[in-house]
Amino acid sequence: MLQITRDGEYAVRAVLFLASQPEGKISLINEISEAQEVPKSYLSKIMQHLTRSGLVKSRRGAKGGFVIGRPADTITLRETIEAVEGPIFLNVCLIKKGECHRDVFCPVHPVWKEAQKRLFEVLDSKTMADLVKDASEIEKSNAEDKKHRN
Amino acid sequence: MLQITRDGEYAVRAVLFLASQPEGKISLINEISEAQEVPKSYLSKIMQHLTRSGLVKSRRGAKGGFVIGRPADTITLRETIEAVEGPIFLNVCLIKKGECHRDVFCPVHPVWKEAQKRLFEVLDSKTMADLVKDASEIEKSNAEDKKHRN
DNA sequence: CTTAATCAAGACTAAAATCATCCTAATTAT
DNA sequence: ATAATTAGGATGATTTTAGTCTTGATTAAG
Repeated sequence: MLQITRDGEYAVRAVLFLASQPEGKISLINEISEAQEVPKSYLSKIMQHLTRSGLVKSRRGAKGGFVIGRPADTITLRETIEAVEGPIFLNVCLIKKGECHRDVFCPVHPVWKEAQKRLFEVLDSKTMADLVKDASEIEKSNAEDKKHRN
Repeated sequence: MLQITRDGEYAVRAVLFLASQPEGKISLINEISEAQEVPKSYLSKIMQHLTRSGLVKSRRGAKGGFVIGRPADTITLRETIEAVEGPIFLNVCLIKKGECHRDVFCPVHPVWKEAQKRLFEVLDSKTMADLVKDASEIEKSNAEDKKHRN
């Protein structure tokens, strides 16, 4: 349907949450679930994928939980989404050469290629660090607005 | 899954086929189906959608069939896809204001907005007339290559 | 060494979407 | 009349989506 799934959306929320925590702070599934409004048991599955991909690190047992797996400025939006959804291809003809035999003469193929490139430019250029910063600026701006409304 | 469906792909093939026919030429489901490698009965459903949206015109009965509904240079790739798939939204938060209540503070929301804008720039800029022209150039170039290989 | 806290892994499920097929009805030219 | 076509709707198999639940493994602390 040309739309990211809940998996992708929730993964972004979770990684973003971890990226915004103070260094060394361990977060529990419960915390992340409540703060980011993601069903707990569903989030649990998503965290497993993120852990296996290395984007987050987990520790089991008492005092266990999750921390971000790499510096937030090395994790892009695209990488986070693809960690749980698998690689993005806007059309099957982009999966690999020969996946669609029409690609050699199909005039639409290059358009999909370009569209995907443009999409990736956006998703690759935003890191989790950028987004944390953006969030704090939005918050500041919202607070300003509120003050002015009084 | 962030991928267009077969519906979208097949709709583009069908409209492109009609756009490449000589003026006034009426095409049958069978012709389109064979030329574009789309299952006939499936294509039939897709043609119904395209007809209702006005992108193609149909005539029933003997000597009936399909013709393109508007000048090919007024039909974009995006319009063709949306005619059968419905409007494209890369994430639910883009459907409409308030669809996701987090949009007011979510730092990812503006990124999706930008990503979708860039995607639309590509899909809006290619008309069926452009694609017909591109196809003929690809064909010419392929013929050249073949000649040189001999 | 027991226990409580936590994540890991996989089974399970309901609902929807995807990708079709098939049959009957309506329409049109000859 | 009849043959040729599209229109519309019912049906269906398979996959994906969006979750839930149960059991097992690991860890810290008393």
